[in-house]
Amino acid sequence: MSQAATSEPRPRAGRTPHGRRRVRSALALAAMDLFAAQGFEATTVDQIADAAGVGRRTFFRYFRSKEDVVFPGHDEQLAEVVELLESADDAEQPLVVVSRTAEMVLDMYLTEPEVSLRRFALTRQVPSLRDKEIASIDRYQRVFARYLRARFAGEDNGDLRAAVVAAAIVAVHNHVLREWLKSGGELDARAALRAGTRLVQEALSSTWDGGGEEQVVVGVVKTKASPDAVLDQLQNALRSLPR
Amino acid sequence: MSQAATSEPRPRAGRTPHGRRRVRSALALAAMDLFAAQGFEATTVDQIADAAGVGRRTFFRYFRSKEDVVFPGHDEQLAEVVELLESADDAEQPLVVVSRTAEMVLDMYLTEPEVSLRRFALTRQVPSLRDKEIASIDRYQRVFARYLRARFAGEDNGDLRAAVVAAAIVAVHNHVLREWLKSGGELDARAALRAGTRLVQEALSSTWDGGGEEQVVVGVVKTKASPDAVLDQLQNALRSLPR
DNA sequence: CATCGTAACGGCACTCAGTGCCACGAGCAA
DNA sequence: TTGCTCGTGGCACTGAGTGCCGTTACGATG
Repeated sequence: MSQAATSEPRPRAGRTPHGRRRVRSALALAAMDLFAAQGFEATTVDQIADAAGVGRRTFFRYFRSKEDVVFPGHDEQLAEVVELLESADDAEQPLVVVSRTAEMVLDMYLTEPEVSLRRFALTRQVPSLRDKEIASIDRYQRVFARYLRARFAGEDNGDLRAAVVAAAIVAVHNHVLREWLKSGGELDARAALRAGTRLVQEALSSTWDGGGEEQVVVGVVKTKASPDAVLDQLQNALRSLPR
Repeated sequence: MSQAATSEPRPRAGRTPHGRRRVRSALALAAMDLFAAQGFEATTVDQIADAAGVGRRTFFRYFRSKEDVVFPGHDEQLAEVVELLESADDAEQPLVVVSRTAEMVLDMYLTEPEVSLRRFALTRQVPSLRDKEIASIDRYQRVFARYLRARFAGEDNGDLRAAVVAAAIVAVHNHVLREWLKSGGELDARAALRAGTRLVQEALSSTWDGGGEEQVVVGVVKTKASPDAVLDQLQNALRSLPR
């Protein structure tokens, strides 16, 4: 945390990769401590740099902005997601692939509960941080949508469906994550996410979905109509399908 | 646009409501012109204030920040949405109410095509503005989700469903809006939105939805199975429903 | 029409985020 | 040991956003 050097002209760390990691972590830790103690806006970059034992200018060499300290490595995680989607097998159903990717994103939060919980406490009460987090979530959603758009290409309303499915999966992820954070990390988030994505898959796997091999039909019916009328209509729909 | 007063000690507008509107609109216009001409970051608040013929300090009396000039009256529109949802008749289906509200939001963009298109051109290339817009959209989504949560209260996974439905409707809205903007305002956005929300309603009105009066059943079936097997299963499902 | 009170205005000074620049010196290679 | 490299610290600068205050236009009152 704080180093003992008071009269020393300051030890130059950060030359070796190990040193750089140490400086980065010292800055992040000092920042989160100060944010928690006196609030985000009330904390200046000078205070963070001083607490970490480096110059103010160095802070901006490790983090693009004061807000970036709260979201370390978000870009790398997004790149991981992109890679995972690009390397996915096209034989798998698109919704399954996206759901699995969402699980991976959730895992990123779950592997460091203390960090996630501290960040949550901050983002909840600092509007600018909340906005930044939302923007970052939206980037994931865009990546999902792009992947789905490619998979749904040619379908009726394929682009629209891609946008809706991406939004739905992300909504499930966010909902589960929020519940997990509110529970203080106690909830079995992985199971909850899997259950949620399954619900979405069941609801949104409408129109054909398997790329020719398997086709799917969804009938939505108000039960005010007699079951027999329903069956008649469905029968017609099924008979009119190719094969 | 620019006023002739060079030696005058500056005419004091803004005392009357009409004057205030004039100043506000002059600032917004000058800002958008400058943003379009030389970019957002390259434009300083001083330049905007000068171009509008007011002092720099006055700019911040009309707009909280430089970014706020691009999104005028977003707070009021959100308040309108809240009001519309609160005054909705509970006899109507929740998804219908939310879909109609989304139409109202879309109309807000459609009534001023030039403004929307200019804003779109800006938000597309300025990251900070894009983030701000996303955050604002998220606020609508939160309002939708809150309403739906209340309507779905008591249902299994009601909160989750509320989040998913809100996300889906907002996704449809955004998709249609984006297409409309990309088309330069030519697309029949209202019809497209209505068609899209109908699709979402059909897909996500699963589990009971009418509060007891009407029940809905959704069957999702792979057509690899023979149509007859499908019908058998559906028949069983329908027969087992109450009534 | 004259006067008064209000409040928006312009301007100044200040804080702080973020950036360009440069001299310094620690660490590494030859 | 010597020289090169590059992260570092410090300085100076721009620009956003805010607090403060004297000024003054405009509406209200008599």
